Amino acid sequence: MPKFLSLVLDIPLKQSFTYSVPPDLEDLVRVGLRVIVPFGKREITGYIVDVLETFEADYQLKPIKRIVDKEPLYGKHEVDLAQWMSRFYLCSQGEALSMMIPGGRRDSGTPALESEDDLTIGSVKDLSAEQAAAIEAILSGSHPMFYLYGITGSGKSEVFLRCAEAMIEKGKQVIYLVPEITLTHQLARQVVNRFAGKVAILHSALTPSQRLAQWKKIKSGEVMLAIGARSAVFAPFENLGLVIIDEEHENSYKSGNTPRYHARQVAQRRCVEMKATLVMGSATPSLEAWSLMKEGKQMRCLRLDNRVGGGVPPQVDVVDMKFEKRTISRSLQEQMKLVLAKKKQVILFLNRRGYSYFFHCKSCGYEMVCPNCTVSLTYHREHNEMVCHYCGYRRKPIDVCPECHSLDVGYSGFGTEMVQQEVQLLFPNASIARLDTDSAKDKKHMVSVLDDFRNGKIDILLGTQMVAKGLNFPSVELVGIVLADSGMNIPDFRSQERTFSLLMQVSGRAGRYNDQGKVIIQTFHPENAAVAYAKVGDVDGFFDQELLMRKETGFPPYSRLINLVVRGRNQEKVIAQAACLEALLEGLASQITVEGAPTVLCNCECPLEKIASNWRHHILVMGTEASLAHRLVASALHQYTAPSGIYIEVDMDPLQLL
DNA sequence: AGCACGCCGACT
DNA sequence: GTCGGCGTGCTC
Repeated sequence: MPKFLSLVLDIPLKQSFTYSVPPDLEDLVRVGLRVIVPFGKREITGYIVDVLETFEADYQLKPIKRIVDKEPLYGKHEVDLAQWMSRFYLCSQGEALSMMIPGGRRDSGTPALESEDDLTIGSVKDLSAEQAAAIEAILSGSHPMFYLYGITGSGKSEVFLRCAEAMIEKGKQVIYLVPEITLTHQLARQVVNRFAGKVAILHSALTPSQRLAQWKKIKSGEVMLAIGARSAVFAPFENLGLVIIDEEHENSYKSGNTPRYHARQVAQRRCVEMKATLVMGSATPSLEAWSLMKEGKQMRCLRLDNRVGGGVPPQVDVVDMKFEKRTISRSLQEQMKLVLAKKKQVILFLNRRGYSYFFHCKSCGYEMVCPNCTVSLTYHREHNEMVCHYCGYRRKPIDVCPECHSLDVGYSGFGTEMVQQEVQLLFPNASIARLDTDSAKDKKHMVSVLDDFRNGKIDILLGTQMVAKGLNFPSVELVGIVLADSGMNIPDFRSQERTFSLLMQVSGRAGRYNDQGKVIIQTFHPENAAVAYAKVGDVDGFFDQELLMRKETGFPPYSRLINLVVRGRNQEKVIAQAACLEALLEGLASQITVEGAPTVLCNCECPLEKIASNWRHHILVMGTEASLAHRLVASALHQYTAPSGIYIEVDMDPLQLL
């Protein structure tokens, strides 16, 4: 009996390809195996998604070259999920499937994480009443989703681990998602120790063959728990009972390249398919999650309001930088002096993610914002213009502050290097280490800096994001946020949410272990909502008012955004094609007569107009009816065929518009 | 996405 | 004269 294979390939072509099978391989082909096939003038990997008995074509089929795997690597579940992803994220099925499946050829027996010698299997801790109630609720399965909403130190991990244990006892499997950085540290080891022998760990440092080995252990049911970053959401368990998403608000759960999937959305889909429970947790939820909690239908909120180890939240002071000359305010300097005198440690935090210049008045703190959107304007050097990247609004920059008529206005932004210099001058005898994205590329350096800090060899740790996330140092008594404003000026409706979330997380680094913790927030905007709510630690208050703001402006979660990036080497062609696609979208949108028709918000150059000699324009589609917006873009892309040299990137529910 | 084919410019 | 830029088209 001749056989034909339906294959999907890791190329952006939204079609499957059919190959014939040479007689000697006929008995071996099955769904779930990778094969090597001739494709044009090259050989590539194909994924078998179907085996056919007959196939008629008006062209000559090519035979497959060879089979890669002995055992199927994936099954119907994975193929279905890839199909769903291709429809949802508007990519090809092959792109989706190859994203989920490890690329290794041969599995390597090298362990993914050395087991610890001192197995610190903590004595059975007593659970707080809140924790016990949360565990009971989750295991009751009364809702498809639960949200563990609790402050730092309230014992979320313990709840997650107990639920995982209970699930595994019932013979169900568990996926535990954590942000990338967490993996190299405490939690991962704790999990590995606690579920000794039953856990697969998937982190970015694995070689493809190690990854394959872990994947096979999951597929075969040899392990019951998979812990890992974003892509661990694809762990091919067949009897999945629970998916845990720790630090749900983390942006790293969204993939940065095609398919730009969000692990939370994929997890939701998998849980519905497999009737599994989804549990997320954070001290600072994403606004999407918050609004789902408020609705309360699909997702039940479980609160952990008390710290298990005791201790009070740190005291938070806000310093208005309008009256300061240096990057370190007098009161921060004073507090640092006090803490260092006690031989305690200081963390200084400066969020330098925003690279775009922002325009502000140095006298009164006025900052130029878009009149149509609640976003800051970005300065465009080429045209000497202030531009809004949401609606395309533009205006000339000014040299007099419209509010206080001061001439002391300008574009500003300073980095960690400058702060380091200044701190060293202020504290010549203190040892200071800097930790940012650049210096962390060298993992050894990062580990040694963190070790030195933990051991007290470093007094002051100055850093970006990475000092804010998850790391706990008992001797830290003071956290200084050098400039809370830097995150506010990213031209994005999410900037408030991000700023608040970050302030809360950084604050959590102070005084986790004693009552002396202090936080100083330096800002030009002490009245800013994110700052004000962070000062008093009012998470509920912030989210409620932010949600109100989003409702007024119509941004997510009250709408769906889809960002289409048109990219190519030829600038004129990019502009022409963006216009063409925009016209197509407008035309289709105008045919929608029902309520909630999507709108094309803008068609303009990306904030980063040119990357790697590629010109980039983006078209932003917004729709109050998520499914209408999705269908609009799907059908527009179906009708549109990009000429060669033009590439379209689809970002469903974008987190950033760079 | 790759990769080949094909057509115009400045170099051994 | 050719090497090589990138615009165009195709891949079961």
